Amino acid sequence: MADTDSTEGQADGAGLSSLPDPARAALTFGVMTEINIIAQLSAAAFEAAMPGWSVAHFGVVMHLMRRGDGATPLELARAFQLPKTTMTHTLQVLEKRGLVTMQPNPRDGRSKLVQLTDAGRAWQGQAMAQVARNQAALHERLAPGTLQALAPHLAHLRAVLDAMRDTPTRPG
Amino acid sequence: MADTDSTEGQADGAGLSSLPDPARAALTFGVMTEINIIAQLSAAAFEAAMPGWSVAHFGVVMHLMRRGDGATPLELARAFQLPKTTMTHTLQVLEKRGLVTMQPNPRDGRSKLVQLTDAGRAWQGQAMAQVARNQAALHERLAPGTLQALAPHLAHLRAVLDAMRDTPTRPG
DNA sequence: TCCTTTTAGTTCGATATCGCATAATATGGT
DNA sequence: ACCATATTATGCGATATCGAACTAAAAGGA
Repeated sequence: MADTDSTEGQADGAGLSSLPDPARAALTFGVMTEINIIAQLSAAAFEAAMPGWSVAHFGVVMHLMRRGDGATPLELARAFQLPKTTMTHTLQVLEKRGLVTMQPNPRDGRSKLVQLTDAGRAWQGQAMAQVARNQAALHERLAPGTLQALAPHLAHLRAVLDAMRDTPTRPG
Repeated sequence: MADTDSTEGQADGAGLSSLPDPARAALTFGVMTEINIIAQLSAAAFEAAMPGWSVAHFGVVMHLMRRGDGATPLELARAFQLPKTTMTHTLQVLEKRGLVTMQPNPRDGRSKLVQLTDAGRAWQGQAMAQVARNQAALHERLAPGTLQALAPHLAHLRAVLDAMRDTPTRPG
């Protein structure tokens, strides 16, 4: 979590990594700040638009929709970088509400296959339409090129954090 | 929530907003994807580095540190774009653990003033040192200029979402 | 084959998140 | 002064998150 009014670390004109240490810390902290708030706001917006459902549900259903062929709980947990216990819980809710089924995985006796039901596909259509409405409103207000500018740098930052997951930095 | 392997909406060379509709949706979805995963990963990294503490605690303490003069719970909730009940809970934990005090607000009988204790300032120092270590590791691996490139666009996106909070788009 | 190690998933318990309802106080109009 | 309305914070209950411990099955080595 981070807040709004951090002392802004203004990028030096050359975009170099030669910022003085406190400025670099402020910049990093500010970026994480914004990312947390954006995640917070977008989750709240989704839940306001689709009462009773969360972005966790939406994400899983979208993933299954794209992959038509079903996925295991662990694959889903990894795709979202979530602990598997969290994914277990999310899937139990989706199953109880009839959007997915969970069958034994024929390839691996320990595993399961999560698949969308017809109700799941129908729900996806409605959720997607609602999200599209929100996105249209967003695009109306957003400066052109904002998302294009963000995408590659976010992907890089995510990849680096992902790689660092296995190399924790702990107190000396 | 969103996952990793979305069909990537590759930015058109001109960076215009004239993307075809499905590509625009994929781009938006992909950006939200990355943002959610980054928030997830950075929160997990903080909690691994400071066991027993969360980014929620860190954010509040940092905010109070910068403002030396204390803040009300509502100000804090707004700074982080969180519901006030969530902030009430976070502050109760911080108070119980001795990092902050909550006194009546002399300016407003309904309100309170949250202030750091000496223990809170000491904790902030330790947490900040730990975060700085993690940031150093991050900067070693990050392409130069990544954060500088992200900062202004994230701030803009956050501002737009913030403004949209009051103008919900609901099913017709 | 037997045994050790790894992997997939769940249960359980602790904590966090957050909507709804409520109490206390402030504000603004008359 | 009085009252209607808005604002600040909290209690409560439902749900979500996630680590630790566990079970079952697979993988790999002797």
